[in-house]
Amino acid sequence: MELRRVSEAVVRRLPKYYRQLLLLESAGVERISSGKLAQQMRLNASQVRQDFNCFGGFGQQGYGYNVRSLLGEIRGILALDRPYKAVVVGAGNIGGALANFEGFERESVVVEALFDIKPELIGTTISGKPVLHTDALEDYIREHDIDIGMIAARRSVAQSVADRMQTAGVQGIWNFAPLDVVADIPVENIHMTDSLICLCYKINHKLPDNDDIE
Amino acid sequence: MELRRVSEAVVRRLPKYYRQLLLLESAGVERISSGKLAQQMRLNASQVRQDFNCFGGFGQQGYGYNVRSLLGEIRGILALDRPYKAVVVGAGNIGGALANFEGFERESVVVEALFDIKPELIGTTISGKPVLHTDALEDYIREHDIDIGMIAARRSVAQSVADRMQTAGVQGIWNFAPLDVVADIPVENIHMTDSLICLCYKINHKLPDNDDIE
DNA sequence: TAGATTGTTAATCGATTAACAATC
DNA sequence: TAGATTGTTAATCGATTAACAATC
Repeated sequence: MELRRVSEAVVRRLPKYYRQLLLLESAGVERISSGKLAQQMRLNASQVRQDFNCFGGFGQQGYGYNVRSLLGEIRGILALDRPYKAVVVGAGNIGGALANFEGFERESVVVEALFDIKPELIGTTISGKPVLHTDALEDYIREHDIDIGMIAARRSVAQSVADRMQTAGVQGIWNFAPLDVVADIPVENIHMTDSLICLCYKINHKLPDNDDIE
Repeated sequence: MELRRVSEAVVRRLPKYYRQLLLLESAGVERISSGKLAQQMRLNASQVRQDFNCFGGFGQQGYGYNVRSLLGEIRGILALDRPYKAVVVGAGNIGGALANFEGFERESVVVEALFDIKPELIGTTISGKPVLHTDALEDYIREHDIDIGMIAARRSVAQSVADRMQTAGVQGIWNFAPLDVVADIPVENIHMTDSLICLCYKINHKLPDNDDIE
């Protein structure tokens, strides 16, 4: 059970293992082998075992992995066994979608409030969450021990919002503005448009379809 | 000018080059070297040249790359020099955000209509786009020559929506439902929750910060 | 026990980076 | 021309896959 360095590629696969194990558990599956799991996820069995062994030996020779206990281990590794409080800056379309994005509850991330500067929005609620003036951002983060700052604001203000969030003490930033914000805390920049652009590329550069290899 | 296979990693970088070149052009920059561009994008100069040379020799020894012409080349490679018509299935929060997602216009992707099954939504408009009953999906796609199908529907119906879109003739699918839909046409599955989960992981597994290497 | 499957080392593969002749 | 920078080949690095002894 020697722990090795966890590469970004491994980290990116962890949520996918988590999702698949959730499905297996709710389907009542008790145990699974690396081979079966790999098949279901279109991965390689060695890769699955390598990935898990970054964190410890969760399996048993001749048996495989117990779904429930593996799920628990991965939930712990992903730190989804504790709650997170979040705020959203930018109460437009994306901010509104974030405010009640389904799946947040399950992952224990709860949006507590939204922030905007438009007078007509302030004082309203979105999905039951209050919309406050962005001037109150730092105070709110400090007073409510906010863990995660979500940015759904315009590109031009995104970096300064990130700076303010970090200063006020959030532990991570989830950014949807179309530029990479930088911070000394963990940041996930989501570039939805990049994915759409890749789709356009693929539409116009069709490759021989090797999806149906069995 | 020998063309090599274009890996997925290269395709994923193309939108980032495109964005950076847009910035440079609007800043009035006329030419750029692979070294400068790499520095700005936190890439390696060799990588930049390798990437571009997947598609042809766009540079000039001793000079570098002309920003405007390189931008044009990449726009062409990404096939952003033609319009795309799109529909959105699911007129909830995410669907609403997609209906007027900023950046679509610039990338020439225009949402023409949304589809839902909720009676109270049908006949309304969202961001000026009509909301129609999902029963009319196939006919609409055929009659309006829709290129891209966007899925912002519940997980349980996402795959069948994808099947119907494909049958009706869309060329690509942009899926936001929390499962991978499969099709014989290009598909981009966006798992926003996966990114949030990775953020939780990183918050709880802080690594020595090597962001400030200069 | 025999069969199955892990954990882990070794081999392979592909992507990134370095080097440098070509050339503007 | 001299300096700069590309295009491209070679070297390195890291991730994926294969192999197999350990062991349940």
